[in-house]
Amino acid sequence: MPVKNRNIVEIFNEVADLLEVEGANPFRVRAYRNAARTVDELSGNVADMLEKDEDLSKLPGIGEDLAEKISEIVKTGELSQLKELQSRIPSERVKMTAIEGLGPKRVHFLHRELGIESLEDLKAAAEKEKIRHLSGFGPKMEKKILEGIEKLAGKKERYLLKDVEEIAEAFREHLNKVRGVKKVMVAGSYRRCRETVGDLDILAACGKDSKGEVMEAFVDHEDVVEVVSRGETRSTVIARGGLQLDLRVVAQESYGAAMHYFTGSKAHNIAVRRLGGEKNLKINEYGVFKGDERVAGKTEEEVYHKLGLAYIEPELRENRGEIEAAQKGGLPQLVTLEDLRGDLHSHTRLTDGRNTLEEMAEAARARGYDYLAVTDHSQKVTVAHGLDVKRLRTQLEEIDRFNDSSKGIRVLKSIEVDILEDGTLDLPEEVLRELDLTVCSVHYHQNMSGSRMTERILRAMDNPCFHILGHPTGRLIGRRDAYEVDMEKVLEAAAKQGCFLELNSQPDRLDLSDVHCMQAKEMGVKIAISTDAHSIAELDFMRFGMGQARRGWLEAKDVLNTRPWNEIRKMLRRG
DNA sequence: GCCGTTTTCGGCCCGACTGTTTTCAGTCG
Repeated sequence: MPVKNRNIVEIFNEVADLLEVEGANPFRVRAYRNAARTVDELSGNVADMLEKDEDLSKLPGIGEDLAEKISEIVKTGELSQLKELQSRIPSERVKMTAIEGLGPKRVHFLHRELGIESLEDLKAAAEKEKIRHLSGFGPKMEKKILEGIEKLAGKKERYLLKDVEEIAEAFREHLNKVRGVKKVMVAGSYRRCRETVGDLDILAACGKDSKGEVMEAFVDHEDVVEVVSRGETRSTVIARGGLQLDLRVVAQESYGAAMHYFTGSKAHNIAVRRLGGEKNLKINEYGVFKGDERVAGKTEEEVYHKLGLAYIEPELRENRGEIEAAQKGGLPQLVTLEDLRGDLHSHTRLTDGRNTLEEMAEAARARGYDYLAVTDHSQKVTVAHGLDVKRLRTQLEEIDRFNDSSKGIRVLKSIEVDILEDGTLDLPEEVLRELDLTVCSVHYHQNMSGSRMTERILRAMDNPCFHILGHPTGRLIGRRDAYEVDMEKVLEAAAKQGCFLELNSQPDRLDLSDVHCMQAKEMGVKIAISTDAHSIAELDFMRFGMGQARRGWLEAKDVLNTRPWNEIRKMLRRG
């Protein structure tokens, strides 16, 4: 079994965890985590790169030592350093650092003083009130530890954007109503449109005398079940459902700097601050400072400009080259919802959708679209009552009737046709030729090997009726891994054959990933941002796909459905 | 462990909150 990037990522992160509880140099720990992130965001396979004799130490955050370690992992499947660390440090000790208020130092100290090796030891020691007597600890800390152990069990790690949207909006509106509040925004990974968020970072700007009221309104919100900490400018609460929310209150003149700081990402902020340091500027959440003098901070634009950078959109702030691009004036002009002319993937009641063709089309028109592709399932998908040739033809007649009598929206004849196990399509070519376009997707036999899955998709692309590859990796965020397809080969084939890839906007799919979007752009493959809507309401999922597309640096020209239909029609003609 | 128009050492982002102290370390984001 060839070593995958994910194996390397996991090993490096585990080394970092273990080094941390051992009390190693924090910068050394960070080096392992940075390297893990670099590998995680590579579009290509590290094993292949080594095969081609590429120099891994050229990658950001990877020097000679870590390049050598990667090489060892690829060759042997493991890392001797990790084995050695594991033999010395029980993994249970790492788990303890997940407890609120317990970090590596305290875990290390508890082990040294009381021989605590596991959560069970820790619980027993706390219950026997052994911890409160240690220097630096006390009764409160002991209580916090016991509560922390309880919480650990039911803790959800990350939430889908869609699942936190409602609560984010509720808090935003609630705080906006407080007297003296000028602006409220939800920053953090939520603003950067990451696929999932761990918590919500809320930022409020207000006058000096209303700070207290804002904090009070925050911790008193009806959805708050616990106040973790409460200060004058910063508080943390847990909301119903376990989601953590942080509020920061700042003065208006610092709002831009605070927005920048609390939007992150951490890696982006570190890089920006380092750049500031080179220019003798100190950057914190209150502003940009030259000595004691504040030289910027009211807006984010100001902060960037002071550093000689163009404004960087939140979705790009991951330290993946955006700072260098901003220095050179080479940032992408990111695609926006307004650029979209239509949606190329939707379902109706004929299969597993909830609305009729007319209702879907009307809703698409109401959203300002010029066209909507109706792409019901094909016969293979029996659970969704997929269409055979006869039922599809009936639908095509219905579409003709609709288009003849309706103005302002065009329904495109299409289908989400299954890519069968052998790479053939689920309906005969003669009927597929009658359609305006096809979305071709894998639904069954998802757990074949990577090479067979890749072959299956490439065979499907050989079919001249193949246009768009639907939800290209099949992953369901937090529930099902992507199938092990070789994306580089798929993109190569798509570029060669004139096919397209979908970015499916369902909030639990968001399939393609941001990294693969970047790779597609680089290889000249255009992306269709589609909702796969199963109801009128789901047409609005486009905002999630758009966030992902923007994280993938896509511009309007990189996206298929920013074009009018007559232009797309020409692009769909295969050589 | 990485990195360098300050390059082989000595930095590595910066501040708030808590619980413990009585001026601060640890943790967190």
